[in-house]
Amino acid sequence: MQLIYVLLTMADSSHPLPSDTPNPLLRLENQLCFPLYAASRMLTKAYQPLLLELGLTYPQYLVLLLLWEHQELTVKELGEHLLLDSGTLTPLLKRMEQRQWLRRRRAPHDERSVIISLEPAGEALRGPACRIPEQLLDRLGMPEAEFIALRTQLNHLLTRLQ
Amino acid sequence: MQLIYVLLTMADSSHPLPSDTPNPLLRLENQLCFPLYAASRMLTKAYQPLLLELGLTYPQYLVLLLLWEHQELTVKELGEHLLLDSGTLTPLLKRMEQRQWLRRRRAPHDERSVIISLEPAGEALRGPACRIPEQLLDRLGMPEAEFIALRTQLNHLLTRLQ
DNA sequence: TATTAATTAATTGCACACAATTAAAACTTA
DNA sequence: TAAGTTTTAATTGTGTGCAATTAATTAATA
Repeated sequence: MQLIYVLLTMADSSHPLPSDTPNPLLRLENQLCFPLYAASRMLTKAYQPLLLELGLTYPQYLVLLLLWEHQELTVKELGEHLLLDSGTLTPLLKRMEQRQWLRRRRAPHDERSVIISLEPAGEALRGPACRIPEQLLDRLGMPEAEFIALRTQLNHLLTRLQ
Repeated sequence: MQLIYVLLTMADSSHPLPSDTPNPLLRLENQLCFPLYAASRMLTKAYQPLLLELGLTYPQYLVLLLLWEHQELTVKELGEHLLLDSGTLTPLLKRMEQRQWLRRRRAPHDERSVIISLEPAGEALRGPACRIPEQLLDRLGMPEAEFIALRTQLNHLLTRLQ
């Protein structure tokens, strides 16, 4: 497989393969994107039973992680951290506001911005949430070196993608 | 598990903790899940302009990758490969059927199963799609060793998650 | 064989994601 | 300062994902 990869990536692109030639690069198992896509969904699913006890979805959990660190953030700042736009965040944050986990208010000095801040009920979730990362690491049963190597490589990929 | 080791190795010392953040494992940057989640979305977004030329979404592209390999598959088999259930696949496949890329029919020997097979328009997408993996590799500008290492590690993670 | 269990898709309802557009506020600059 | 530009959220519309349920078919078994 690695040889094929080398050959194809080094091939002269002015002489493309005929379309009926089996192309190993088109095989699902040779893609990078698929294991990334699938592992992301499966890992989110692994969080599900733990988050369900707190009534949280996974992206809501990410928002809380940031708010536990920063107390308050604008929608724009949340979007920069999470790489999400207002089309995703606005309805998500409204649902979290209804649950009284956070508050949304316009910034007094700049009415364009909306400041998201923790409410007591949102603060209160931090205690029970503290155990989630450990529980997940246990469930993964992944060697630390592998965990850290993978996280590092994913962060590199993320840098390349921005 | 080995909590002390985990804490020491997973905390990112270039970003000192606020005094009121008791658990480094709760910081967004120390999670594995977030770069996985974000990189998956960003990589899908990188495919977008290439897929848009063919009128495809990313999961539709994955379905075609499998059909180009296997000619026909049941919904169940597609779901096993892609780790998706009928709740996702049925409407997705109906949209692809409307575009005449594929056909859905009940298996004659087992009326529970639905066989998905390529139509000419779906076959015809294979030629133009052939260049997508290479174009994406170019765009990533990722060393081949890193590409393969990351893919291998993601496949390991995927195995752990099943 | 009759009944029960298991399998397979489809359906329903909800929550993301995200492109594209809109609207309000703040900034720039002529 | 007036006009145009930029910034920030919200809105709209489409397409996933997925849990839970339903319905039809097949398999298992008493």
